[in-house]
Amino acid sequence: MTTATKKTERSQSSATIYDVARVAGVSAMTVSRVMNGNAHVSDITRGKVMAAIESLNYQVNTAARAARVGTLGIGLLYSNPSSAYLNTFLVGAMDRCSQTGGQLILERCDDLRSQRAAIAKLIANGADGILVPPPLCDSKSALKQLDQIGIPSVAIATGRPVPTMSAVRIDDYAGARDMMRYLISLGHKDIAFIQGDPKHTPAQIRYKAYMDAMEEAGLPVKPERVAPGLFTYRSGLDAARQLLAKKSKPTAIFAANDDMAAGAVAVAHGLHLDVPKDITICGFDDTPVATTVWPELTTIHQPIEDMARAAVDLIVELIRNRRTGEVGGVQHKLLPYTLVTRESSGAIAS
Amino acid sequence: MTTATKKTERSQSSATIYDVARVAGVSAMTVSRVMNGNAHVSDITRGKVMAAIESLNYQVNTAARAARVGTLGIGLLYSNPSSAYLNTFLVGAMDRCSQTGGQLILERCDDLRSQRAAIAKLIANGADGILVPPPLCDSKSALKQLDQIGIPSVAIATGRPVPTMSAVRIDDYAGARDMMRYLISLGHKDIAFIQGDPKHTPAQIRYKAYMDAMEEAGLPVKPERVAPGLFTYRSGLDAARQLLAKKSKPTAIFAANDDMAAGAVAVAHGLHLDVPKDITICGFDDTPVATTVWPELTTIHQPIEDMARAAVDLIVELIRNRRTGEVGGVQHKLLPYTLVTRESSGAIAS
DNA sequence: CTGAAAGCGCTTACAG
DNA sequence: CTGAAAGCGCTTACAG
Repeated sequence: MTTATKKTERSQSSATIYDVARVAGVSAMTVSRVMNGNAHVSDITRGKVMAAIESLNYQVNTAARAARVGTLGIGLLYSNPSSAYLNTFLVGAMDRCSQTGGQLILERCDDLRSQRAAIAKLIANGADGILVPPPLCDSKSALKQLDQIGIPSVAIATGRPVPTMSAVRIDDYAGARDMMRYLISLGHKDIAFIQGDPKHTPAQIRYKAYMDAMEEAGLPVKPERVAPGLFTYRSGLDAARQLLAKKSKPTAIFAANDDMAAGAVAVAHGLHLDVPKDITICGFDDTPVATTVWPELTTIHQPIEDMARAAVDLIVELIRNRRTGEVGGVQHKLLPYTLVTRESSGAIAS
Repeated sequence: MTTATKKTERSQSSATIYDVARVAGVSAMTVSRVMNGNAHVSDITRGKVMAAIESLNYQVNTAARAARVGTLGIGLLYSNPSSAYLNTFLVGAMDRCSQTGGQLILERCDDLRSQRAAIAKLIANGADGILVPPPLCDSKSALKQLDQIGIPSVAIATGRPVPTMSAVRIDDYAGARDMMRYLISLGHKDIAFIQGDPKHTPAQIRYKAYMDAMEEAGLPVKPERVAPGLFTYRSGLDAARQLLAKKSKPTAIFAANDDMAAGAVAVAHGLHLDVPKDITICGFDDTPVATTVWPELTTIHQPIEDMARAAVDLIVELIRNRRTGEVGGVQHKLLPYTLVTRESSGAIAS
């Protein structure tokens, strides 16, 4: 068994670049060029190499490549996001890393003061590029520092991408607007909103979408129907208490994220309100809490895992371009979201 | 800047094995032997090499090593643990991986039927060893499969480690017992318990500690003071409703984990009970939820990040030993836990 | 107990 | 546009 297992260990493909070269009838160098998307290869040669790669099911040995060009260090500067978010993000990021040969390097940085130190530490630990998930992607000082240092970086899930930095995100405005249109289609007219942390750009944008959608439908927004929040469960609790304190209650609450929506559900239950019969409550993001609470939340699914994969691919490309001296242009990727309807929303009782 | 940064990138140490060899006055081979803990090196030579390593601040180039011996693939077979748990675990595991050159490979496996397939996939994807966090570490069939395949594995946070597999854990019994002694020292005599998922060994052990501690203190345990749970928030909600339904209420509830304790706090608040004035509620694990709810939970801190680091070190050692043909013995590491007192517990009103 | 040589699979100058 | 040669930093047989 000991020897038998050995064979299987390195995946299916144990073909090397030389095998590909032989099959394609070219040199290993040329195969390397094709693998790395080098432009100076004729189409006909490229075709032969591609065919050989496919037939041999060749995959680069990332370890050997790393030995030559250095490890591809991918820094992740995280800062107290919800653990579910980071978690999902990591699963997606690691998945791509193990294929591209990237080494993820984590660094936590809670307050603004430690930002500079955290970035420096990441670089000292071998990061060749930095991934910036929320909420740091909205920190002007963080972006400025990254820009000054001149290290490739990718912002993730920022509501308002800047032209100087690559970003991967969803269309928060369209997502929140779709949720509102859905609620309105259910017959809701008196819809309350729980805002997210005002420092986060998606919070601002989701709020604007709420306001615009109300106006679009010709629905008035009473100031007392909007409660501030901070994206936390606790703030959702507080906001919902405020929204549901008076006699006249909204028929639906749209919270700017799931954690706050979960808090709102808890408050509703505390007031013996049935969800969704007495009140509809919706969230945003589709994090695990959305399916943990009861009833499960209607929400907008944000494809965090895919966003992480896309971000890794992007940063790898930027790092490679930088090493080869190519002008790696800034890229903005917009991934699709989905409206997920579950049990927490219902048509208004007429 | 472009060139200046290059220098800093690869951390401080850019010394190679040859630099060390030169300084120590030996061959690179000997340095390699020392680095890998090979026994056939004289103490005096080893000393010279060690000194050179230290003075040059040498660190092996894991990429170069991987090019020679193959990547160190570390599989992580996870199965729907709380996202906070996985998250913390990943942070610790990745930290060690980036230093030891390990490549973490994730694979999710929810039901027992897919276990065999998940393990096979992990191996096909290059895993040379497998980390088994809860609850899979308590699955007999999983352990049996791993044993049959003969791949190095480490169980994490199992309550009852088996002699054939390495494990990293805390002393669940002592932790739960300490919590009970603490509650009793506060004057509580009528202490209820919310059990964890009976399939998880730590749940069984924490329950036993509760029973033993009650007996040790000469306190009677009424059957209605013990409610079943599944380690989830929802099950904590149900269990607490059951425990607090009657007139005669316990003065303290000890839940077998934080999620259930959080649920119990929500129920207490729903019944207008003040925590901890009217009732003390404690958890176990010290996951993020413990400091998310209000009041923050008194709990037993389980050092998940350190346990992950220890598990990575252990599996790396096992994989290395296996490759060199050494008999890598099974190791069981016990890490220290801590009783963390916060606002959810208080002395009984007399 | 210690070392000289070869090689891991890939990529980087250097030619043509 | 394409290739022969050298080398990334380390470790594996093979000698002594």
